[in-house]
Amino acid sequence: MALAHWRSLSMSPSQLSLAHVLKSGQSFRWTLTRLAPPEKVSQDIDLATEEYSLCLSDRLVVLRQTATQLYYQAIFPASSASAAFTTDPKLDRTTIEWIKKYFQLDVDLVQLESDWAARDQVYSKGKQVGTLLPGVRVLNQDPWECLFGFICSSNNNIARITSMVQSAAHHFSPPLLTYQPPPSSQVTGGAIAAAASDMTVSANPKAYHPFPPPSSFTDASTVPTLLSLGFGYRSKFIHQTARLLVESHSDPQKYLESLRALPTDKAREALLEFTGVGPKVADCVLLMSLGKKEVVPLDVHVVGFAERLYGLRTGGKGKGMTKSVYGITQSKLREVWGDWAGWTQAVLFASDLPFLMSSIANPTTRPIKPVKIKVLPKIESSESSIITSFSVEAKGELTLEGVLASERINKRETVERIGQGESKPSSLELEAESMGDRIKRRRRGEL
DNA sequence: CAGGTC
DNA sequence: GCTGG
Repeated sequence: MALAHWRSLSMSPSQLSLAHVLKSGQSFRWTLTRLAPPEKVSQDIDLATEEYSLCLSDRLVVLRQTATQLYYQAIFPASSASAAFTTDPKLDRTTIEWIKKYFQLDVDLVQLESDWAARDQVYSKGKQVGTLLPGVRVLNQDPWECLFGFICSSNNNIARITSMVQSAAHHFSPPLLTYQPPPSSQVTGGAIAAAASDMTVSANPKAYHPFPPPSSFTDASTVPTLLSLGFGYRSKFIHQTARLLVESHSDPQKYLESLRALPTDKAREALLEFTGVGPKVADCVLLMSLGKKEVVPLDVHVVGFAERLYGLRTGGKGKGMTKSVYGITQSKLREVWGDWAGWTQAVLFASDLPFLMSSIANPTTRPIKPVKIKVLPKIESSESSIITSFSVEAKGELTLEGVLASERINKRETVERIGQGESKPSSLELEAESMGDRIKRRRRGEL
């Protein structure tokens, strides 16, 4: 078993935060291990508190992150002739190249965020108030994995999607290797600490499985197996999608990759041919595995933003959300956010996840004085008509008051048109909400 | 109720 | 409407 062949890349957490992006519901495949505190901190890597690992077809990619560095190493099966740990410079180079592509490190996220803040008041407000997570970028995933994951995502939550995808890999693909993150203290020396297999001090080395190809799901036994694994009605979707892929294309994965070269609309059409793939799932695949950076998938969270933060009428989640409203809402958001709107969406989406927000939202040390923002009422379904007054105010002075004033205007118009009902504010809004409003809601029994 | 779809 | 974190 390999050990201690870390290399590192200079990396600011504002450009890439593993802790944020790998838990934000883009990829469902990463394994997270919390590291025990080292006995003594003798080098930078000892400061890392978590390790992340992903099993590729031939190796396990292992990552750790500190305030200044991204540490990486590849672990190969012991049977591989090229040694159990990678000293082979050629193999090492392929790992760093994979990392650069997967995390799209050629894209300057900090620059993008500065652009978004300059063009979108809602975004700049969130940046000022401190409710937007840093280091959230769009991953460039394997299209088949991405397609599989998001077929599983319908009417489902991130935790269960993750467990489903993991169990699929475990039951449909043989293990590549077993591995257990060594304690930091063992890592620091760079020595081999696990020479013998009788070193049973460690309890459970974990088996890592590559993600199974489409052909693994074409057998008739697939559906009952997936059902037994808890895939529910998605079992049939997976099987049918895999069959269509395998029957229509000699190299299914290469076919999916080829969609990258098509215009966005054509690529979306192709994806919609698969069972279990609707507009939302197709858009996720386009954005997160086919390089369509401008695509904004509209899920319940983003629909919530569109309504409450941007005053767009969408007709609510799922039901009532007609195809044309989906498209209009998308184009409006793309108008506000620009050519990288899909990336903007990723930041807002991640920042709205409660289990991630807790990592930066510390109620005792509020970044600014709480200000009053009223929450837009819930919008009842009704046909067509996006709020016409929707627009981004001209640049100029970008004071917080100005931002809030314009939001109040939006709110009033929405109330007049649509009437009563109230939606739960997201954590984004809660941060900038007055204590008074918070108490009011609590009295109503909502929190 | 959850990153919707048939 | 599947189903479990």
